[in-house]
Amino acid sequence: MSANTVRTRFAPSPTGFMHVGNLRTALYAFLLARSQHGRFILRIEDTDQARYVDGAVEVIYSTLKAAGITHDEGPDVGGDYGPYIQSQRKNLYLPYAEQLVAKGAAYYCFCDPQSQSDEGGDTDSAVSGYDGHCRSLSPEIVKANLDAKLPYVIRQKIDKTGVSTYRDAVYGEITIENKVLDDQILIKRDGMPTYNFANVIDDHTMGITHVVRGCEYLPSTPKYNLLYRAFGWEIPEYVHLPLIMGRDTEGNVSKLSKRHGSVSFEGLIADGYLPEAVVNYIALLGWSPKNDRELFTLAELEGIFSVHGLNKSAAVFDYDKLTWMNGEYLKALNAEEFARVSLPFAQLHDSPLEVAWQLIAPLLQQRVGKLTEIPEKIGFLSEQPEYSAELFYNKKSKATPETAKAAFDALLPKFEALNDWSIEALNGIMSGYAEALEIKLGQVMWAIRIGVSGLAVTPGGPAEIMVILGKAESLRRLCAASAK
RNA sequence: GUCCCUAUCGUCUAGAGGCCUAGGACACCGGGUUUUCAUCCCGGCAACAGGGGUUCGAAUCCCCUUGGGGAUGCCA
Repeated sequence: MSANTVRTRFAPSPTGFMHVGNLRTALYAFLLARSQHGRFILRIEDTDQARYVDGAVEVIYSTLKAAGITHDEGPDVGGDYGPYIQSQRKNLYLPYAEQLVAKGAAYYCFCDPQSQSDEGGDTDSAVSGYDGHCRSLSPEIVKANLDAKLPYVIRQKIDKTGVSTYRDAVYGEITIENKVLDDQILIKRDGMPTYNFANVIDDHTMGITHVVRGCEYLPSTPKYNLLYRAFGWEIPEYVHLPLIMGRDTEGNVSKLSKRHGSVSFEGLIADGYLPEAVVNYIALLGWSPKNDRELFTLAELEGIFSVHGLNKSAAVFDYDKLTWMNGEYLKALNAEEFARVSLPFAQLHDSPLEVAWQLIAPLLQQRVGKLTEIPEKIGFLSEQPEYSAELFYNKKSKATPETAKAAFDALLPKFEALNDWSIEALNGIMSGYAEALEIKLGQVMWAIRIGVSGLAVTPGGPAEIMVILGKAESLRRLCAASAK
């Protein structure tokens, strides 16, 4: 491997579900690595044992797999920088923290966690948050406390004078006053590293060159840099990403969360979105190829992705646009694929319609934005809804309840006499009638379609619907319609 | 409270000082094609947050205001 190979990582914590914001972070980190012919690493951040969720790591694997985001190194595929699960690296961190203590860049803190929780709020003290009580404990006291096995944490010792400046690939130069930097905890009371500390150690020891993460880390990045510097390590490139927002019913925007709708990848799939569509959509939430194209395969994105297309401002997640894009993906499927992916959403169970799915699915393919729309679109096939005779009016085809009645009376006997119950034959009867009377075919079809469905908008035309319903049911519905 | 970030149609965005009368997409509205409705095609609506600078010239650069978001955990 050459020294300048780009190495990015995705470091999720196993919470049991994958937020689309996290997935997008993974996608961009992956895309950045691929576009630079670098390597993409998966690392599991499970330093909080209290949050352990059974099977959560599997959710991460399955989501990445479904999204097509493949990692070159990780817990399941191995690599030269393992282990790739933080809990398995547990013993690695403390020595690094002790090294920092020896260098004077960190210190032991024996303060009670409760007493620290609500202090420092309104003070003008240079120290925000922690009051710095243990910052300058004498070595003797520290040693005595340690020998007495007093519980402790290790805190980062930050010089509160001056400012820190660093460069971000997206946001440019960021300057923060050091006095607002907190003496953050590096090693927790349970001996585990905090996320912030483990991150620095792991990113360095894993040779990560570009840290891709959400921009909520923008203000705390100087603390990371101070750590890198204390160790004498090279600071990685930072690529902070704009947040994804959601809009609630009152119209307010905030970080995209459950109250805005499905926000996990699994949730969106359950809502009837295709993985490819979700990936395509989120790729464009905060990144632009700088032209008018919107539909991209993942492979195409790997070729054209660039940090220059990354946006700075937060983006609102728009379910309508996702639905449109999903419809485009649905239409692009071949007929068999569409029939296969749509069937589980049809909620047919043991309905006789299940065997007719190959007939029904093609009628749906051009009309569905997300797969969960299907049950409502085909409900009329199982049970005809109540409808009013008003429906027989159609301005464009000059259809009225009267023209409908006339059509029913003329066509019912012909349908009844028909043995070849096919789309062609049924259409032939309808067009023959329209020609004989020199009326618009649409006028006839409108009447029959309404009569047989009870709906103004349906998948398929009258002939298609009648074939799916079968002769007996079709005639029954038309008779009822004729009586309206 | 303090700090950080941000600001182009309702939404996602293009725009790197003159190509901008600001482009595309979603949504919405209208028209057309089609063996109905839908699909599809065509068209329309709709934005540079406000105020100061800099410049011959600003959506683009600077400052202020306002709005929005985020951070301030022994969570990640």
